Amino acid sequence: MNNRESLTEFILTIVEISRSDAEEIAASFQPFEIKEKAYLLEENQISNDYLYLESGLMRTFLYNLEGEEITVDFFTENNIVFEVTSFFNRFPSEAYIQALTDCKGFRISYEKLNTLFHNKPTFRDFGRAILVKEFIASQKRNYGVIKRTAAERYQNLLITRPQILRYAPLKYIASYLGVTDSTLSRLRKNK
Amino acid sequence: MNNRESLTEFILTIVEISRSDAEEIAASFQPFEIKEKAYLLEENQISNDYLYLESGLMRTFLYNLEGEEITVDFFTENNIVFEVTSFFNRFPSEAYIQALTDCKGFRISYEKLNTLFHNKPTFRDFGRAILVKEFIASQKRNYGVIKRTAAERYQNLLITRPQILRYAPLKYIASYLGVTDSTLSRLRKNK
DNA sequence: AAATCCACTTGACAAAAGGCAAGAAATTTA
DNA sequence: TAAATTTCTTGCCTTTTGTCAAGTGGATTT
Repeated sequence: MNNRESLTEFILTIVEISRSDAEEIAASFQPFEIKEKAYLLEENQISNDYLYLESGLMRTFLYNLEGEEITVDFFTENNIVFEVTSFFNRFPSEAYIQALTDCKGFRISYEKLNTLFHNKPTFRDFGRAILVKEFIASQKRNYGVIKRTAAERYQNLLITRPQILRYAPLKYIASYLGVTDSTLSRLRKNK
Repeated sequence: MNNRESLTEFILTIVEISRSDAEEIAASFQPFEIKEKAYLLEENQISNDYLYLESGLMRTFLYNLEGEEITVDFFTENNIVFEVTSFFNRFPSEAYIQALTDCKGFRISYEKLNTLFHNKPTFRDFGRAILVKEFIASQKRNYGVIKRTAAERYQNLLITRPQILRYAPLKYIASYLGVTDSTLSRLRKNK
């Protein structure tokens, strides 16, 4: 059973607006569920989902030139899930978004998001704040990859996002951290 | 002498709008110049500049816990320069933005940008497209750091942004690539 | 011009991480 | 429940990168 109240609360943490405005934004999303291992987005599709993840774990991955699967991001509950290039630029996706556990939440389409973006000042602020938030997260991750050893990055993940380590297989975490399976296995052992 | 036409052209590459709309957006920016080694932003300031860089080279850097200076980004001509956290969230900056050469371009303040964001649909689309563009660039950089060796990252920089290698000292490039000065010196020698 | 400083290079060695392959453990399938 | 498949661990050795320290060359200062 979905609980739109959690989305309202989430919105209130993102922008400073009234509860009724947050409820109005939340009301424009529709309930959504996806099963473990299913795909929210596949390669070459144009993404049409901007998803508030109420519960569950998802990941984005793609194939590199060597044909290896690389997990580029994990999404945990109480976050917005979207593939920025495909969703906002309306390009065929290079990436997949997959549910790693059963997930539920609320989604909105590109068309509806765009209408609200142009017609509702509060939604506009919310949308921009989400982009800013995710952009900052990406920059922070960059910094972490550059300045920390694999062991430190693993420790950091362990502390800040333990759900990932609980539900994602080692190989996904390894490619996300930028190390081989063997190396991650050894890091994990020494802690 | 500043040339607002270059900003208009830049805007037209970012969003699909009419030339007169692009000119109207460009007209809301004001000419700006900054000398080599000067700071556009310093630690603890709240950034108020959203800058179109018409010519020159800039960098963002910060100090890590060990007190080392880390260059986290370079800005080359025909790009927007801003510090997302401080500018959009109105937080005191952790980062510095410094001109590495004499630079010129056009700037707009947060207040003015926000007014236009809410009142001009074309500006709104432009602003969002810039955020999306920079977010994608950050994600791409992440991917590059994770999946490429330092030698490959250097090669890539050499090909895609040669201006940086021409004007930035080795130590800035090294911390940007996530390697030590010694390692970068050796990489450069072997190529 | 001498002294100072800074950017960069280089050598010797150490640490971090990868590659590969074998095997153990866990999970899925038949 | 047995077989097959996938996931994870481990040993051995190689490659990549870091650390530290010395040294070169250029630019700037006095």
